[in-house]
Amino acid sequence: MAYLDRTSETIGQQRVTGRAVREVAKTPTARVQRHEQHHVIFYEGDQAERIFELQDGIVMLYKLLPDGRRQVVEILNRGMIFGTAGGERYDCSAETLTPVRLAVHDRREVDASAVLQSHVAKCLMSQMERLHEHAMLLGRKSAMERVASYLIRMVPNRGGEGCTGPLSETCDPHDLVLTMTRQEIADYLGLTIETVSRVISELKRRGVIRLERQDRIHVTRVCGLCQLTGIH
Amino acid sequence: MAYLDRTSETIGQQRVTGRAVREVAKTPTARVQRHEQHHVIFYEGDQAERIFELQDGIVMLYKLLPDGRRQVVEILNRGMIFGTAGGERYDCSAETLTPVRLAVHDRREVDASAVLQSHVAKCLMSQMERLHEHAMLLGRKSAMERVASYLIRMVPNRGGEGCTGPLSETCDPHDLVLTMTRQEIADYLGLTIETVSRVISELKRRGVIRLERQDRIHVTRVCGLCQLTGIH
DNA sequence: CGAATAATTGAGGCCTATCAAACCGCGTGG
DNA sequence: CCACGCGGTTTGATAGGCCTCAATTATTCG
Repeated sequence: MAYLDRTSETIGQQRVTGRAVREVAKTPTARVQRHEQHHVIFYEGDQAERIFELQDGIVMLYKLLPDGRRQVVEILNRGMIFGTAGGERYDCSAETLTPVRLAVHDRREVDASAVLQSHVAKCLMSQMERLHEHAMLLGRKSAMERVASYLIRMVPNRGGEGCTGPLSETCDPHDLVLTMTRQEIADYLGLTIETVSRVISELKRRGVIRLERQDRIHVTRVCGLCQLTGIH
Repeated sequence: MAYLDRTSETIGQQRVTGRAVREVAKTPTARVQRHEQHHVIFYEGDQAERIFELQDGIVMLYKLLPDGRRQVVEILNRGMIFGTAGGERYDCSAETLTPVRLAVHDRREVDASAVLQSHVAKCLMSQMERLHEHAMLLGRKSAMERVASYLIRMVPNRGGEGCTGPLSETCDPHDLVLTMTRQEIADYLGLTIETVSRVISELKRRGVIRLERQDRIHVTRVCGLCQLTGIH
């Protein structure tokens, strides 16, 4: 998976991977922001003046079409970077899915600091892999495979290449909590809310999962779920 | 669009955007590679030891599922970076669509060089925007919108936000050459080869395009095409 | 406890995939 | 020169998966 070996170093701490870099950034002490759940951090089209590092919580990035269709393009968790922009403006909106804590950097500050740029590069490489994986999901997977892939991602040590299949010990049942509504999941997976719901019901019917509550899922057969993702 | 303001600086030239960075990379003179059309530069799963910058030509990155389904995740052109990896191995394969010239860097070389990292970060930010755009295409657009979006990308100054619509002067007819086969286009757009073909035929029928040859398209009505992309 | 919101379920239709066949351009060789 | 074969493309018929619209049920919260 994408976020395996990213050490959870924060920008503020100024740790550097690889060879030491003599140049030290001027004002590396990032401002810290906190936001409640369902708070929009910035909108698509806003002037891209800041770059954010997610210290805690979950953030989603999404894009809209003029007619209202929405695509959630990234789900970010601890340690990931967002607010990077190729041009002048943000290409997507950023909204919190949980309460979050952010490290905020001015864009110019990042441009000027080799340490920050290095850190950003590292993070972006990992995030790019997740985007590739997600392109595969959106372009080539069935609804069942998409939902299974989505769920398995929340089971630690599962869903990746290293997933050794049924022989592994990690096939135990597992509980997980959904931080996204059906609508948000649908917009992430390129499906409709109804299809997501139907697939979840089908998974229940097959005995792969059990719903404790709408947002609490007990995965009875982790391996069964894994085999539905299309990657085995 | 993603690749508007990327200056076409190459890594080897050692130019730095933003504030000057005192630290100079040790061996910034990249090795140069050339490859023919349809040559695989690396495979998904290979040890990720090198990072590439595309100096000339076109490269595609793709992922495969065990059952053979393929998703082309990126189409790269001049100035773009690939071969970046979050982990030990490449998450996708890289194949040339035309003859190409590459600047090749050892991964450790990049890790050690602030200048290179900075350059990589810049490029990745732009490429990430393209991936977001593509996620929208794959998740939310119809076949017609996908093909129209694909074609309009090859018309300079079109398809982006700044596309001012029919009032603009740039509505002239335009010729373009496809570097991808129908199969590659289909795998990029998350469609089948038949659907791509049918949509192209439909565009012919509507008088939006004309096929000079299978890989040469004359866009009769650029604005008409633009309006079919879903972004207007 | 009841209203508002979110999720599920059902019926039907559309869009795209699938399977199959025809077509086209092009190089080869009789 | 033209038949031939080959790979890629187009077109057709059909089926199926997911979307749409609508109604019902569950959940949340005042």
